[in-house]
Amino acid sequence: MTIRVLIADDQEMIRSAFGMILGTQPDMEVVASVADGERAVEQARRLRPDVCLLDIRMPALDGLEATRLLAGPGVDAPLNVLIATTFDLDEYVYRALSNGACGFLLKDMSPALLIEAVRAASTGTSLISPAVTVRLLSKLAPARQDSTVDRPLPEPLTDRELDVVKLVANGHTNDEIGAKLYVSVATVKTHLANAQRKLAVRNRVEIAAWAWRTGVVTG
Amino acid sequence: MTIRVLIADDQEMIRSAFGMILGTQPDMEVVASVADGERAVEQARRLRPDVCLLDIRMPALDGLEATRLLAGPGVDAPLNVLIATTFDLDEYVYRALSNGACGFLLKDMSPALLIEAVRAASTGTSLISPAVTVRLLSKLAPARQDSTVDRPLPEPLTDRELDVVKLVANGHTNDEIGAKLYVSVATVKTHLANAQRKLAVRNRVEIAAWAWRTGVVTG
DNA sequence: GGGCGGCTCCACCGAAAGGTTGAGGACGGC
DNA sequence: GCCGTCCTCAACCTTTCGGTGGAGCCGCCC
Repeated sequence: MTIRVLIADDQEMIRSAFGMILGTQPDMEVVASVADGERAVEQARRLRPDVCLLDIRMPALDGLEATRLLAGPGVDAPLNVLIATTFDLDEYVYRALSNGACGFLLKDMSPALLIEAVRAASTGTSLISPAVTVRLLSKLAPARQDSTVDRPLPEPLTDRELDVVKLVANGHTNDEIGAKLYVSVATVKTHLANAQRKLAVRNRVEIAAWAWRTGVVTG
Repeated sequence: MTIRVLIADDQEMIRSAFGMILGTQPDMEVVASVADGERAVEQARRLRPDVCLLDIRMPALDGLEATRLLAGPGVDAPLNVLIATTFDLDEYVYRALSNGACGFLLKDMSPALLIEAVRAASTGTSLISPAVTVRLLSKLAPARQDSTVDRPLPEPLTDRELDVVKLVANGHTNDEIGAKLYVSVATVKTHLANAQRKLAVRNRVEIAAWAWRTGVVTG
């Protein structure tokens, strides 16, 4: 199952570097190498590679716009697009991801990371350059930093407690939870009480709120 | 320049798996392998490895707390800590990073990614599991809400009902809600019962879930 | 004026959740 | 074997919710 890759970058040097790096992998093949966005879209549509590795800065059509055409909302049979750029700008990251890109790489990354990213992208999963991630995370969680640092001992939830918490967040009663987990209501209440203490909350709604906030449950 | 690694995980299987993966690299060496947090801290301080690979759930001292002791604010000569866990919880990510960890990995990652993460950590840079990153980013840039838009309710909520619903979603009891809105508990219960009927849900947790899902309240 | 919808409140009751204490079994580490 | 953690269950009690059926008040509109 060879991973077929399209490379689009206006710099000849970058194209060949990426090509050589990916060429070291027996299961990867560069099926096209182009220098501008229009050709990238054209070739991508024709060849339907497993991964499109696009630079942002390109003549004719930039990588972000090309991404939208290949993977954006409303496109049927979207392709897997990886954005690679020298410029670490939040604006680029947002636009890339909202245009359907499934990865965002900086060109100072290691070859191994590029390979990992391409492999991840080929299955539709994502990889974002560490530097980008960290910067974004620091924006996401600045408010929590202070409150978290002085917190004495964060007691992690056990598996079972987590099970109960999830079901609570889905609106189930203790009876229902007991039935679903094949335990008695007493057990459910025990787990719930422990989770409540560990999370430092007062009732099940706050438990549910925690679950939603932290992504334990979705929707 | 060998990268010296400490592994801490309560599961023997995981420790040996990590050890074997890292052992394939000529420039990496596992200098310690322990099963609980206290030993991790103790060995880390003594051996000063280039990277500490810590599980979160461990006896004696969990990985997050161990991280704080080894790399947290106020620690001089902090070590490079990588957190590895089965549980993809935002709460864990926040704490790990605010406690000084320079990476956050899920145990379902590929071996190549582990190696990359360790290599990144050894120089103090960061790597976070793709799945984590994507979820966090999707929160950061909520421009992608396309499917399952809640259709307008057959019976819309009144202003007052919405007030009550919001407070419910924030985890307040009926008493507290009454106090905040300067009405009696009876009134709160009336609004709540009406909202419950209109939203076709069974209890306040589901009301809260609706509020979170539709964005009536935010995290 | 009369009707209607929204907001307020009451009383009563059963159901559900919250809090506490205690206890037993399984499992793994020391 | 001992100890710690986790999972399990029980009994008891208080608090909170959920459900029902009322009621009065206000503003609006026909």
